[in-house]
Amino acid sequence: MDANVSTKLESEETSEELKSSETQASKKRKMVEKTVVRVRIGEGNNISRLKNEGLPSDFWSWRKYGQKPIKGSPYPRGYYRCSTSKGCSAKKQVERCRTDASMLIITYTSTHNHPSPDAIISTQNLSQKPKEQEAGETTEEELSKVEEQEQEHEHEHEQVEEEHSTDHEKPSTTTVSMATADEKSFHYLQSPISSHEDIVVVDQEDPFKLSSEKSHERIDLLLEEEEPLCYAQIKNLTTKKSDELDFFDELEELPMSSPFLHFTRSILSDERIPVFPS
DNA sequence: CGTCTTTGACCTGCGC
DNA sequence: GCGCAGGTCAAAGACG
Repeated sequence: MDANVSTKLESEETSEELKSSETQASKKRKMVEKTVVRVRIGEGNNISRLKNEGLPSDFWSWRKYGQKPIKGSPYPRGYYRCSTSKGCSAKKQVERCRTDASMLIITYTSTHNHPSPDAIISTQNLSQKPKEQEAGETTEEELSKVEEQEQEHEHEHEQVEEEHSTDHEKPSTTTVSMATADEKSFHYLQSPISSHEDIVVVDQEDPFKLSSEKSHERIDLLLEEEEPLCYAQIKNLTTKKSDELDFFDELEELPMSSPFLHFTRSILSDERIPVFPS
């Protein structure tokens, strides 16, 4: 019903957005590692409530350093820099979808060079759950499970993307479309930038990365290690967490520290396509 | 007083 | 080389 409409709409927007923003950006600037995240911010009431062009908060602290009108788009693009830590080169660009003002396009670039506030919270939570942490020796087995799940996600997303690519060229970066789950919920997606490196380079010495790794582990537990994730499960999860989401929706700025957060981060992890300079 | 947002100017990359 | 558009800088003001 609505979900179909929403998904279809997204498909069109996705290709359109990617054509306009990503392709143009790649033409204009040297390719850097980017992650494009789409966030549905809900109906008008949400839009009006959100600050900064509907910019959803994540647990990083962002500082706006610029805003530019984008050709072909009625909405300006905001440029944000991570202010959680001085010297952090992480940035993000936030713009509203041209065709759907309730959709935000968030492009993350560069990586955080400091621990995530959420990672700290996660670590604290983990320390309170020795049972879960005991898997703490996040093993290759665990990781491979995560990877399996991620691959499943890729399949899911590929299917969606293929629909796009029938009409348009496949973009060099991937857009995460997640607005199908719960229309009423505030669809919030978190930058997976830091966790991505966990997969590529497992650096046990880095406490931050270690924490992120444990996030995967918790996701594993959350999913009971039974089946790979699919959108149906995502829907269930988001529904199950509706209380939490409602709460989050209410507070808007509440840092996400729930398993749902880790879950979303996991989902995004496999959607992050590094774009290397040619 | 420190931090953040705003906004015009400037810089840079790319196409013609 | 020029113009266009995206991206960044930095000063000024607002806010808590």
